[in-house]
Amino acid sequence: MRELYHPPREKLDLPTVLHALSDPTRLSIVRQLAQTEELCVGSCDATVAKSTMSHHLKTLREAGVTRTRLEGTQRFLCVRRDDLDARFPGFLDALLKAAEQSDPAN
Amino acid sequence: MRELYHPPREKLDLPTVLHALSDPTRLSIVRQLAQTEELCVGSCDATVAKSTMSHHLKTLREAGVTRTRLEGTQRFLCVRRDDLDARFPGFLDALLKAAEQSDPAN
DNA sequence: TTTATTGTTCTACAATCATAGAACATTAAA
DNA sequence: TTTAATGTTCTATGATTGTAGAACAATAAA
Repeated sequence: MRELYHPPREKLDLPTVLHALSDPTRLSIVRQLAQTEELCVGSCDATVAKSTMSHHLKTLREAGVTRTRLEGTQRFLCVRRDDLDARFPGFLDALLKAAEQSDPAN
Repeated sequence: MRELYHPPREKLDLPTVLHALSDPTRLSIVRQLAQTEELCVGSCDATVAKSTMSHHLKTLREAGVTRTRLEGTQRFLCVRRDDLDARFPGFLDALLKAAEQSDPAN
């Protein structure tokens, strides 16, 4: 794989983003990413198989929630804060706060 | 049907709420409800069959997003603003704003 | 009491989804 | 060049989902 598809900011679709975030595993990943600048795929904490993780990361990326950067054999992830804030102002922060209040552990 | 189930405030679950809102038809219904105090089921604007509408309304109600009140043969819906704001502060407003900016028409 | 209104439930179905094992691709290290 | 590390893609499977027609339930109106 040479290039990874990332939808442009203007194409971010709210229902698609909501669906991507509605899975507990994916929501947890996004919360982890939100706490750091970048995270290696292998460093994401989740109790699923590698192939399942890969599927979730693809869902998040194609929804425009995350960005994946290739570096050697590793892939680094981050939340597309700027794009999400531009397209859906205040939404990401409210979501993270809601997740925090809802489940402080994760 | 005598009584309708509504999950208590403390049981509202973020992924479940996000999933309920991730369907375009349901998101549209919530936006309509947010613009008024209450809405009769039959007054909800959507291009789906009655049985499909009923299914969506059940999904929203069981996720804790809406409340349904029985009155004669009609059912009146409203968004559970207080409960949602208490459980997920700022989330509903951010969502509605995001939906508005994303799709001003609906 | 019969009829109309409102909306749900039942049933069915095609589509999507989360899951994971196995094989594979790519790059780095030995 | 071989081996190890990282993660994706392929394939399969059981579960959930959105859809709608048909039958039904409950209330109101004639």
